[in-house]
Formats: sequence, C-alpha cells, structure tokens
Amino acid sequence: MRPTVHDIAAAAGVSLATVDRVLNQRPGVRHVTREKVEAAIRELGYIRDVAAANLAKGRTYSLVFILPASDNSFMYGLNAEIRQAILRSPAERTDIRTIEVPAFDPAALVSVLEELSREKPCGIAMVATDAPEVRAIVDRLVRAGFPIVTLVSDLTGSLRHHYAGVDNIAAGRTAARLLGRFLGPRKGEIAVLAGSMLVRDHRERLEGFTSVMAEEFPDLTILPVLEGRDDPEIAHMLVADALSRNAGIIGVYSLGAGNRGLIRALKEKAVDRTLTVIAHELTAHTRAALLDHTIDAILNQDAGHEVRSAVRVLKAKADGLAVIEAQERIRLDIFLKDNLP
Amino acid sequence: MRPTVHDIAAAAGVSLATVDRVLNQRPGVRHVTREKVEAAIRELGYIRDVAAANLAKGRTYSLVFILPASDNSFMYGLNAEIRQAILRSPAERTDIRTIEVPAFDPAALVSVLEELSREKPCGIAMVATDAPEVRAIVDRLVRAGFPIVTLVSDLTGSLRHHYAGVDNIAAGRTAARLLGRFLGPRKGEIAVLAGSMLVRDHRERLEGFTSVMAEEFPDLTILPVLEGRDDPEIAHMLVADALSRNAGIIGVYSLGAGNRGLIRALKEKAVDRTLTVIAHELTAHTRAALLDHTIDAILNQDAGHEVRSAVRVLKAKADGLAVIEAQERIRLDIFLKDNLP
DNA sequence: GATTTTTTGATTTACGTACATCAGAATTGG
DNA sequence: CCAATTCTGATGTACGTAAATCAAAAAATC
Repeated sequence: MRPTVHDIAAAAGVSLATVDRVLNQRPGVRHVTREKVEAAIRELGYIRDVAAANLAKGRTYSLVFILPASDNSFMYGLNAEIRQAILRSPAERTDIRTIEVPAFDPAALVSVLEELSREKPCGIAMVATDAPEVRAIVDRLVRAGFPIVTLVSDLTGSLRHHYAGVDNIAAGRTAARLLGRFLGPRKGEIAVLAGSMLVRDHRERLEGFTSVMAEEFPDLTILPVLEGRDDPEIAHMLVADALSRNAGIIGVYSLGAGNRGLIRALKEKAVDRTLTVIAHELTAHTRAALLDHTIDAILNQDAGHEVRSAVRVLKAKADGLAVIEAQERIRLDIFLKDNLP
Repeated sequence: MRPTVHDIAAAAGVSLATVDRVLNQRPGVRHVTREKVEAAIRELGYIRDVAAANLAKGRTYSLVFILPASDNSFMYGLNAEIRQAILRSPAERTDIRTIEVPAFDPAALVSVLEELSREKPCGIAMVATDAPEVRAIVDRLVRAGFPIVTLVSDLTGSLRHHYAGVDNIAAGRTAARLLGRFLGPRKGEIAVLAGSMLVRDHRERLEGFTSVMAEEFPDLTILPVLEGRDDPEIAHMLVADALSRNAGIIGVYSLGAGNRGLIRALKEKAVDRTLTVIAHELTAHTRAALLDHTIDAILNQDAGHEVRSAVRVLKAKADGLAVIEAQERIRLDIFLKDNLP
C-alpha cells in the first residue's frame, strides 16, 4: 500500500494538519518541523494522490490555446484536434479555451499574453511567433509560475517549459535525404515551395534541407525559393510557372501549406516528366496525391498528438509532476503510400 | 458543473442507493425503476467520475503482460519499457506483472492463460503466438469479460479488444518501396534476412515486401530468405556467405533481429560495393550503423508507446470506457540519419 | 388478507486529500 | 515572568463515488 498523509504524520510525529501545511506550502510551520515532515515524506516515498487531491479541491485545469488566425489546412486540423480535446474535458478535468490572434503579429500575441497573466489560467499552449518581445513576456509568465508550452512553432531561447512540435531542421534534412536518395545519380534542379520565409518553421526546414543537399547531394541544385504564402492559388501559379520555364527541374520540396495548388500544377505540367516530389502535412489532398504517385513522400506532424501532449504536459507542470519525455516527443512522420494511417 | 449521483437520484425521483445499484449493476432494482434511472443518466449526461470511483473502491488495475522468453534486443527493450511502466504504477493505480512463456509454444501460452482465468486480473496484454488453440482461449476469456490486448504480434480473427503493434505487412511494403526508390534504376538482387518464417510478424513483413517488389520494382530480384533466427552469429555467417557468393546483391532487407551480425558482415564484405540496406528496430547498433552509412534506413516500432498504449487500453476496457483510437495507433517509424530521436 | 419476497429508502462509513477553525502549546520579546 | 506572537494539534467538513446495513414500503404469493 502506498503511504498516505496519515502515515507521514505518524512517522514524523506531527499532526495531520501540520503535514497538510507542509505539503501545500502553507505558513505556520517551524523550520525544524517542516524538515522532519519532509524527511518522513522522502523516507516513506510518499506521493500525493493527485486524483484524490483534485477531487478534494474540486479542481479543473483551465487551459488556454493561443493559435494564429490563419486558415490553412494544418491549422484547421489543429483546431479540430483541440475541439476533440474539449469534448474530452469532463473526463480529464480540463477546461480548454482557444484564443485566435492575427498571424505573425508579435504585438497582438504579447497583448493576449498580458491579459492572460491577469486571468491566471492553469496553463498556456501557444503557437509562438518568434520575436524578442514575445520571448520576454513568456519568460516573465514562466517566472511568475505559469506553465507554458509552445505548440507547432517553438520559441527558442525562452523559458517555456516544453515544445510540442517537430524539429523542423531535422524535417528539412530528412526531406533532402529522401529526395536525394530517390533521385539517385540524376543531376538537375530542385524547386522549393515555401509559405513564407518570415515563418520560423519554414526557415528552419529550408535550412536543414539546403545543408544536407549541399553536403551530400552536390549534383542537385536548389532553385530560389518560391514563396506561396500557404495559398493554393499562388502556389499553383508559382509552381506551374517554374515548371514551364525550367526543364531541368527533377525534384520538388514543398515545405509549407497550399499543397492543393502544387498538386494541380504538377498534374498539369509534369505528366510527361518524372518528378520526385516531397511535401509536408498529410491532408486529404496530399494523401490522394501520394496514392496516385504525384507525390512520393509526405512528412507530417500529428496535430492530435501535439494537442494531447500539450494538455498532458501543462497538467503535469501545473501539479509540479514529471512528464514522460519519450511520450511527449513529437515525431516526424514519414508517409509513403504503403504506411498511410 | 457536471452532474453527480445525487443529481441523478433527484432527477429520477429515487434514492442514492438505488442509483448506485443501477450504476454498479447490483440486483434488487425493479425493471421500471432501473429504466427511470437510466433515462435520468442519459438526460443529464451523467459521466461517472472514474477518479472518485477508484478512490472509493481503493481500486488498482492488476495487469499482466505475457512475453515470450526470447532475448533479442527488441524483447529486451520491451521488457525495459514494462519496467518503466511498473515504476509509474503508484501514480497510475496499476499493478503490473510480467509472465514469460517459451517462445513459439502455443500450449505453454494456453496454459498460462488458463491459469490467469482463475486469478482474474483486470487485464491481459500478450505477445500472441498465432495458433488456433490460442485464439480459442483468448476468445473464451474475452467472452468471460477479461480485457485482452495483443502486443507487438497480433492474433487476427480473435476477439481481442485491441492490437498494440504495427501493421507488419505495411512495414514490409514500406521497406520495399524505400529500397526500390533508393536503388533507382539499378538492376540486381536483394538479400532478405529474417529471424524465422515461423514467426507471424516476419512472414507478414516478407509478404508485404515481396508483393511491392513484384508489383513495382521488377528489376530487383529477391533471393531466398536467410533465416538467422534472430541470432547475431548466425546472421553474420549467412550474410557474409551470401555477399561473397553473390556479387549481384545490391540491397539488403533485414526484417528481424540479430542486426549486430548483419552489420559486422556488411563492414567486412561490402566496403567496396554500394549496398543499400534497410533494417528493422532501432538499437544502439543499428543507430550507429545508420550514422556511419552502413544502413540506409531503419524501420521501428516504439516499444514504449506500445506498452503505454496497452496499459491505457486495458484500463479503459476494464472501466468500459472508450479509447482515443488515433492515440493508440502504433506507427511505423522510419528513421534516416537525420531524424533520429 | 396475511405472509413472504422483492424492491427501495435512509443512513453511515470509507477512500486520500484539502482546507478551515479553534484551542492549546511552545517560543519570542520586553 | 507576563504578554504577544508563532507554531502545532485536534477536529470537522467537503469532494464524488462505493458499499454495507437496516428499516420500510411495495409487490407477489398463497
């Protein structure tokens, strides 16, 4: 049987009330007494029964998800997963709410965080916009005791407790190696379609991609990046244009959203040539394209896993508990047509 | 506020005791009364507070993991993950125990299951050996109300509640496509190293592998399977022999364990030729081989995820709760040297 | 209609923790 | 040494559910 507060009280030779004061860091305990109790806790290996504690407190974890107001299909999926989490709320003692902020707008994000600091939720998950002022307020909130995790897009160098997202540099590197290996000995040019070079994830993917390409696949030349702004129409235009203009293109890496446009362009312009294509994010469109061989591989991050992980980590941090690191690591999924879920 | 048993009692116009009798399917409630209570439960959307219930019951979930007594590094890792789960037991109200049975021995497995049926654990996770008599007793236990999940190796056609493992046919198909694409236009022969064709996982991987090879990569010929019995020494011998004998080998697929021997053979015999190699299971050895380019890709199943998933599913089934399907799906991880964890 | 059986109600205790109150003890300051 | 202050103990209630007991009511049986 695991020890209870009663056992601690008996072992430390104090009353239940004193144990309670120590456990919940309430005032009114002399230093020596507190040490006695803490020693007993350590010796007996006492672990607070979180379920019972939450029951007694009537606690619910109020969590806030801050998301950019961009309507690409990845964010759409992320939203859907949060709604799923909200449906599970009663069973998980959570009370989840989302706040939309304009995308790429550090000031807006900062002001939302300011407001939250007054409201005192139990935890905050945010798709970070990488800016010094955001880092500053995140650090301030963390120091003030708020559990904070970044979601999908990290805030490196900040004090955030956890990052629930993939390593985008590794994703870019993986894309490069896959593309390089799939193309084998062929020489030629690679078109890269990104959303915007202002977005950190995209910059990082490109960085990883170019470095592996340069190191290991010198026969492949990367063309200037096409910035499709995650918009299918623009993506279509840019890719179609590049393909008609340049007959030397033998591979495409799409590291952002707007793949619907990419796929259309490929079907129009590339039926006759063997193009190797790698794209990010598994959606209905990319899945179909993978199955009909328009795309050769899809790199994906599981939004459901990211949301569930963020919730678990925030709850654990709110209770001062440890997380299972391996469980919270978001993997880079590589999908070929054979291992689709 | 979510409704409690008190609210149900008030709404149904019965006493707390009656609600309890209905909720815990105790006798002594007239049919009409039971219906009244059930209606109230539905109308108010009552969900039992599992944490409070477990507290009241003093419940711990006694779970049994049945594992084959084979000491390859995957099973070793699986064991380690179970030990981790045991360490978490106090916080998770679980009481986990493992039972080793001789590998590939249906009779032994059946007798262990027979015994467990008397002991009445809350749930059983088992690495299944695929045999009719095993299926029969699993079905009997499921019908008797035991939650049962298969782990790593499934028992198709049985009534087991869940399978915590990868789709091995998809794994084989994925391996074939990766190998085929990596080899590009080259023609040649492929060596396949398996543990034993008596193991279902291995048979399925091979099945997936050969079918994609036949369909899509006709220039690649699969040589007769080398059965290394998951033993590094035997694997080394078989692969070294095959490589010296056959100069036409340009690719290797290792779908079982014993990769240490494979890697040694590759380093001895294949330094001069460019061989493309795909192996299963990420271990210290395969990881090193991936990093030094001896192996080109590793397919992996995350034993930690499998164990945690099995525990979650068994607990949920024991309580008659739903599981989050997407969370319990075990993915086939594809590791290149760039996305290693 | 009396008797037996079944069904229901009322009440209590328990699980492990949180939190509040009040009295009493120990410590400190003057 | 007394008063003021700081600590500690004892006790009770609460959270939502389980489970047991015993009495009372209702239904079924004869």
